[in-house]
Amino acid sequence: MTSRTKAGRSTIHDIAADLGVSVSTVSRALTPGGTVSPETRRRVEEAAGRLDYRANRAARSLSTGRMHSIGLIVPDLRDPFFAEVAKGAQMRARSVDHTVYIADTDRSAELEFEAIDMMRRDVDGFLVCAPLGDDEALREHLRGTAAVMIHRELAGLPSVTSDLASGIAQAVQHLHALGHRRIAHVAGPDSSWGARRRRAAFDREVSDGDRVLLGPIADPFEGGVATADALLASGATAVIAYNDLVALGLVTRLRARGVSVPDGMSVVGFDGLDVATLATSLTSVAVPRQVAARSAVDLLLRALDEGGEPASVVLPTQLIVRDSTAPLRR
Amino acid sequence: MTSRTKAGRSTIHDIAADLGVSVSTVSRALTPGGTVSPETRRRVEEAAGRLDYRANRAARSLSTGRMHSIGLIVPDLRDPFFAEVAKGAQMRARSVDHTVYIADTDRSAELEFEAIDMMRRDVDGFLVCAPLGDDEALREHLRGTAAVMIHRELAGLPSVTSDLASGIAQAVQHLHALGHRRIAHVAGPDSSWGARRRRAAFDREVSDGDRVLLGPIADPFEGGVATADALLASGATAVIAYNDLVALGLVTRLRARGVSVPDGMSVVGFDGLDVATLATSLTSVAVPRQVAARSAVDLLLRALDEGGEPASVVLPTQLIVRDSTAPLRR
DNA sequence: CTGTTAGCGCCTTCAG
DNA sequence: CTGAAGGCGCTAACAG
Repeated sequence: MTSRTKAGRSTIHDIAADLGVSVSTVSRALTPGGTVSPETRRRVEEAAGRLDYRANRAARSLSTGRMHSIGLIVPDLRDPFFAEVAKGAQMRARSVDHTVYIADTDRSAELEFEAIDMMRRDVDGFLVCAPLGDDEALREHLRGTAAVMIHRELAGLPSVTSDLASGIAQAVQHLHALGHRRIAHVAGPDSSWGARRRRAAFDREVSDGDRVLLGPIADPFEGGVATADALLASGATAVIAYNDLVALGLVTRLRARGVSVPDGMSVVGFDGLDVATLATSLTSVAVPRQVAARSAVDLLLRALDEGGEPASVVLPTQLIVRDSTAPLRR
Repeated sequence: MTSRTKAGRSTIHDIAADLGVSVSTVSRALTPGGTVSPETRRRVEEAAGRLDYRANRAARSLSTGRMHSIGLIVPDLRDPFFAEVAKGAQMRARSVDHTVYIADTDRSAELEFEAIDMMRRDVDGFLVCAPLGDDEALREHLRGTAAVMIHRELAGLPSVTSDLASGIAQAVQHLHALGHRRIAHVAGPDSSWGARRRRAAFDREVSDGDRVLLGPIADPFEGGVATADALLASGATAVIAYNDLVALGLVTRLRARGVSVPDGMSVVGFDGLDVATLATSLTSVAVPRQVAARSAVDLLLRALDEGGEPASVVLPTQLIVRDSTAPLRR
């Protein structure tokens, strides 16, 4: 039997033997705060490199209790919004030697809870993207585990959100500046935290007489398609959609009806997805995703290390003006 | 000190104590092939449920050497193609009690290798989505670790690919049936395995005189936009794009030039992405993604368990006819 | 500053 | 069929 495990990987024992020191010395030399002589550390590092040593996470976790990994709960990876969150979280985590377990819950609150229960033991904490689902149940399943909410607030838990109210305000001001008065909003599902926030902001920014409220829709793109006719009938000259997919649905149906965008109708999306610029150059409110995910990772790790108060972060949103909005023609 | 670890989780010791049996009995009862009396197993399972027991993966891994997790290498999670692969892999893995570590390599071959080296020790094997990158280097970094390639063949390794040649053939036949003769192909990067395959199939399916080859392009959407004018100048009446994003770029520029799609130009995409149907109802060759990922997971686990010969799978592709292709007008 | 000694939670011989 | 014992690779007191 050789002194190496399968896959040709060596352990601290190999390094210790190679150098004629004890394994604990090696362990300390390899630990950031370890108290060893500079010379020893140098030799250990040299040997580690030479022997292609790589720490066994399982062993480390077992002994320290820290798994060096975090769980990411997302409703649907196919949605570019969440794909970017996943990308950001994963990259940031890797840069600080953590891995992320992604659980795609397929837009089911059931699976969401199940995934949390399943992974709880194998991660140090959670990043939760769960726009839907009941507050109480969610809090209950998260009890006893560190967690930070992304794009949703949940009392008592740290969160990273974006300034949706400002985003809506920017959109409304943009439309007002273009001369539009009667403005519609196609609302997202009431069960969504973000949809409620956008809608509330819209109610605040547009005065009663000018305000047209449509929706709520369920499926984004098809919901947009299905709402376009009501939009035309409403007399609004501009619309702010719940998100970019809804906006694309609206644009598709409007054009099919022979209504030009932006000349016949100004359309503002929300999220700032790349796909929204692909075939349709959509004016949209950009919502940070990778940055949000990175911040969430940092927040979580800080909470784990220092155990401070749950801090929350609100990231700015930014209106991106493209070709789907134009001055009101009279 | 209580008998439970943090996060309120119990161990097999708790179950053993609760039942007055030994930990090894509990361990066996909880192991599929374990040899215990049916009665004992029943009691153990009851207690496990009652005490909310959940096995500690780190401990299990340390003792068995199996990590119960697999690494997924993808170039970019933002690309809906890979997001779906990730989703499929993750869901299938979870259903067989495995987790997947996703490494987004940000389209860098460097990061690809780095990620493999980094994770090698913490996973049982890899699922590799690496269309780019050198064969030899990739094989070298994968040496000694189980791996299955997705959407790329690499001699000596099992793979899950799709029948790109058939997809191209279907597209060409469709266009021929519509009366088109002069057909163009906008090729993807030569460094991409899939791009080379599509192009070779195109060369085979379209006779020399009728064939127009454009590209290769680098950035998909912008590449499509940039190639549209050459397409028009080529005299082709139909085009098969490297992928859907390229097709969308083409359509965007064509329309800007005042050329109607499909009346002035028939456009076929490749991949069958949802985004392609959003604003543009694009005819496209659907390439399986979630299914491919699921198969890859199965292949990997089977190889790990049985260590058989590296089997490979080729999944079918299917032309989806929508509104971007029409009969040739003469 | 370094070596020795105990585990972390689980699986796996080996006896009984 | 079940219990006792040892070890997976690493970290964390505790002595020296």
